[in-house]
Amino acid sequence: MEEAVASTAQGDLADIVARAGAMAATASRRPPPPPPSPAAAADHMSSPAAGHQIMALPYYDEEPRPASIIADAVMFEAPSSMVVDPYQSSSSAASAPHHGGYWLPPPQQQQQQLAAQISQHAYYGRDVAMGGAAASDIVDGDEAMRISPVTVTPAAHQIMKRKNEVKKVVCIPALPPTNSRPGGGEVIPSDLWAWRKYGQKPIKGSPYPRGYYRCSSSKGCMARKQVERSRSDPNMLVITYTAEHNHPWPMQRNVLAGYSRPHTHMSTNCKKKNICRVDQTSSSSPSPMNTNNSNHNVVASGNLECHQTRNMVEDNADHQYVAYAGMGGLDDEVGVEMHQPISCSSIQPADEVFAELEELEPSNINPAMNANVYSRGVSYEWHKF
DNA sequence: CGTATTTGACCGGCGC
DNA sequence: GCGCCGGTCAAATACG
Repeated sequence: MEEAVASTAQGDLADIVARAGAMAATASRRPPPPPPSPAAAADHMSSPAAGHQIMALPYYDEEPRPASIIADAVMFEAPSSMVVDPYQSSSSAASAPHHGGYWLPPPQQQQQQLAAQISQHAYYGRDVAMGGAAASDIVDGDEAMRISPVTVTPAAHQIMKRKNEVKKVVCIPALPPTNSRPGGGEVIPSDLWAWRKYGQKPIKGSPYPRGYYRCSSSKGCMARKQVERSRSDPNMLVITYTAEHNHPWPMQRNVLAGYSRPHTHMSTNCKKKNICRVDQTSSSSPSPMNTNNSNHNVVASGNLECHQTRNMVEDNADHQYVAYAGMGGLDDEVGVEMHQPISCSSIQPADEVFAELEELEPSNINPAMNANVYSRGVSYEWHKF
């Protein structure tokens, strides 16, 4: 009983995000993707408390988006004084650099458009509201998801006071929780920044621990992220980004970024077969269009692979997209690689994926797509060893 | 040997 | 002031 109360009070953020993410993910899997109008999206978030209303992302481009580039990610951003839409392609929010944070310079309008495509089901809000809203505030159906300041719980209020900093919450599908991983470590999709885990704590009311990561690319970088599995939906991974990267893309790739080393059986596989790499080194430059870099570092983490696999969706064309949406600080890295079709109607075993990847050569990637493929400094490359 | 993870200890904010 | 809790530190450990 007491546990349940605590759970409701403190797990709200993760749960809310996870639930919203589950809704978005569910919606995104429905073919065709019903383009939720801003109003429709707002239906999930309306609130009498306009000041704390979670805003739904509108569509930023008028072109129909292929269902394939919908990442199962739901994002919330938390600055009470700065609600910025990093996906917005034409607004001042996108063009204006974030204060204190590293923001990729143009040309990235197309990247942002691409990101907007991926963020089709993304929502924005404030961590304040997120933290304050009980899980029951989010309801399914036509009922609006109301986040009212009146409903802010003491626990959330505590968080509000304690952390008056920008937070961004991302909810992504995750592999089912497993006990096979020591320490309850999560398989976290790489978000292309180099993260180093510095702590893990059990969270009261949640059966799943919360992992604490800091940016390992730059010593002075204050970027942090917390990763925890939603207790209400264990299939959803809630990643909370705190602070901002004060540097360009990592100069040195964190090979193990995003997952725990004990899980390196995947990386071992990667060494034997083709590897999908998310090349941070190549994107260390603010220019995301570096596609011919020769600096190839392996990053093919199993988690990344799995995440990508989950996001593989066939579009109407003869291609598939591997879409991945991640974030670092305020920069929402979104990488989408278009490659030759891979039969993937469901999650594949790692070996199968790699076996199929073996068929891929970098030359097979349509160079014309590179402009969009290597979006926001994220480059996916296939390399054979 | 260098680097990353694990994990218990520690610290600070907050409520009571 | 005390206890709870979340976040961080740092030594120990593991891995390549």
